[in-house]
Amino acid sequence: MTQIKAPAERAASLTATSAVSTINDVARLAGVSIKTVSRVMNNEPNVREETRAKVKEAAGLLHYRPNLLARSLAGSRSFLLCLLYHNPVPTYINNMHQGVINRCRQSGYHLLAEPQDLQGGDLERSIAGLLATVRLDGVILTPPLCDMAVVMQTVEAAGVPYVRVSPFLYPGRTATVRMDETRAAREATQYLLNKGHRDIGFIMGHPEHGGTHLRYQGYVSAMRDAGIEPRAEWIKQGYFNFESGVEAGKAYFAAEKRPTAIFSSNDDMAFGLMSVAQQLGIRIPDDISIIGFDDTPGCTLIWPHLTTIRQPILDMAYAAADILLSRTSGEEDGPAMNDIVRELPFTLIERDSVRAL
Amino acid sequence: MTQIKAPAERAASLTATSAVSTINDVARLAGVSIKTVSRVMNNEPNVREETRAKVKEAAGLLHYRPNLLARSLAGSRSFLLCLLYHNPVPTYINNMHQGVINRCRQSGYHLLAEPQDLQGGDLERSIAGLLATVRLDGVILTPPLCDMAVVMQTVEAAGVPYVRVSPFLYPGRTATVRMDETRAAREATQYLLNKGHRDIGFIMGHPEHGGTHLRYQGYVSAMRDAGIEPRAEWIKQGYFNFESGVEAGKAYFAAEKRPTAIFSSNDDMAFGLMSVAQQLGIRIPDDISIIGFDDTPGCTLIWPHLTTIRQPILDMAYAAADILLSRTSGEEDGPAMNDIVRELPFTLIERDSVRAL
DNA sequence: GCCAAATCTGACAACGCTGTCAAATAAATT
DNA sequence: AATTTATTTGACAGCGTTGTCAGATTTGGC
Repeated sequence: MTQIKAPAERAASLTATSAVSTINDVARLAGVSIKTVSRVMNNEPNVREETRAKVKEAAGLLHYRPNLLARSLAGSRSFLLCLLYHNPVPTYINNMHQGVINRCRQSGYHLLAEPQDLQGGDLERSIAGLLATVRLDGVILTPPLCDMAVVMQTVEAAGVPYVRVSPFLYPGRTATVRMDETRAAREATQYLLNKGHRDIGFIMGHPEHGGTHLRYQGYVSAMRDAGIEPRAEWIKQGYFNFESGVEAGKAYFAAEKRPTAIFSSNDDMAFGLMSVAQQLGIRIPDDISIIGFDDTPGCTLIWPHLTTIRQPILDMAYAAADILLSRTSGEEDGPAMNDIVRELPFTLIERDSVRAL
Repeated sequence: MTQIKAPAERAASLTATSAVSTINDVARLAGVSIKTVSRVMNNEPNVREETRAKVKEAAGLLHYRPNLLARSLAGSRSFLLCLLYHNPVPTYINNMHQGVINRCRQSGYHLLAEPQDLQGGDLERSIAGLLATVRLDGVILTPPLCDMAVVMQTVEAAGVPYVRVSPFLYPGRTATVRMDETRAAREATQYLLNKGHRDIGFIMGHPEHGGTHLRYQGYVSAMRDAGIEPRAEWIKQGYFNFESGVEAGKAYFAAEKRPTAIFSSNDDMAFGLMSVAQQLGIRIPDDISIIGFDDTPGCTLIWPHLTTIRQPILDMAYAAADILLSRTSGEEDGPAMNDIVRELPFTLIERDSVRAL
């Protein structure tokens, strides 16, 4: 009873200095045990309404915010999500990032961004280390990590729920957020076919990215549906970056007969391709039509504006975060993790880089 | 003595399953106290070399990784840095992000990315909440947050060391990483002057960004040095985004007499400007010369390639992280936080958007 | 070979919270 | 009114580490 005044005094100073107060301070001020404060802060049931109000008021007065680290150590949740990535396309990660963080905000979560080095070789060590070091409530895997067995194994071994964005291999292994890349690629190809193109080139993406194969399949199937067998000289290997687009362009334009249209597996390579065309005086779309994939900001910067497939990256990020967050927010009765597949729609964005033949 | 075998057995299974082991496991396996393990893991002195080796071996065998959360709770370090930002230019944040993370990696640190909503109004609540929720070893403030008194006060009240990147107001308030924006802007302007331009427009950046004023000063001083008093109709207000560049462009090109060159406070606005020019059939650089600021990837995508000032963002990120990390890595004898100013060099990147008159 | 000083090591109490479980209180039943 | 049952509450033991401090061991000086 004697020390009851202490926290009140401290409260006064706190409002001024905004120093941190602990659960103990709140408990004393409200005249309850710390466990009760804990219950209120976590919206647990079985607290009398009157008590709850009392605690809330005390907490408000003291500007109390539960310490994340302590919660995590004592309890079963860490309030931490992690985006594990290795991606050559900055805009992609950017959007993923932002989308996930947006959702985290709403749930009092925070995001750890962890780019991974693929070259270094010790991916497993790196990820296992991370997972041992900080307890995570969920991990989001983007391509190409989402298709790597080591990565999945490591995350699974740590018992951390995870979702894969646009995976290619091992379907049904865990929750998935995707876009129908094959169909998108097919529609892009069909768009070209509808415009009267027959000789259609295709620049493949990085071979380690699942999307690469999916998009390739889409291209091939659309071509075959149109009764055209894709020729080897139409298909170039790229790596999802500007430079590989340049290389592909050089190869195409050095050949005697070039395609009338080229479908690039992503925008950055299309930009590289366009840059070579520019240099060689090959006009787009007059001399050659080009279509990309991603709808990065550069599409409207480059001239002519690039026709492309828009990937709903932000929405995919939202979906991925939501899956993980709904897991941790109590409701245990959701569908099994590996049953979740969320497929988001793509859009073909018509701009100026394709002409009808 | 009887339970000594347990950890060894567990070790065997651990190598297989990669489950987490605690400091206790290591201590038992090495036959020392947990405190000694702690000392070894933290590279503290006063451990016999032999003991140290023994512990290290045990830790290696068990794949032991100290739990970050527990360390943070018990000790004085959290191994967490935070990038607080609100930025209209994604590439900027992207680079900051990546630079900081790179450095964090080397020191076993992790990065929390925390974009802030400026509209919502409750910036203080948001940041204070974050700081109360998770103990941070350091915060990095980018423009415009780095110039906001509330933000600094809040961080200071929490006693968290922080560094400001490219601040404008309150010099010397804390460690700073910067670039001489005024000089950069002056050189950009002088570059235009040297090419024979006299009527030089200037698109200002977002008024809440300190760099805006610095760059403006550089422009004005270069003009005056050349004996030219900048005219009001040459100067347009922008907001660092594409759209405001478009607006500025419309304004310039609607006027009877337009400048022969325009210096845009950043690339994105320059892109907007170029896009309007394109639409109006105004040729760059024949009819108008344009220079940007930032050197974003779009510069080599757009046609003609944009001459611009390169900001060493990645290096600034490194510097910022280094300042914070050197603080926490024991050495207390560094210079006072508010004495640190690291200034990095800019570069004028000459491309094709400016012509000599 | 003995004592002081330097060097190493370990017990134990935090850190701020949650989980478990038992005690206290209120409500419902007889 | 006496039980039984449901609802609220709190004590206490962790969670996995580091800090403090005292005890044990080694080293150096004579």
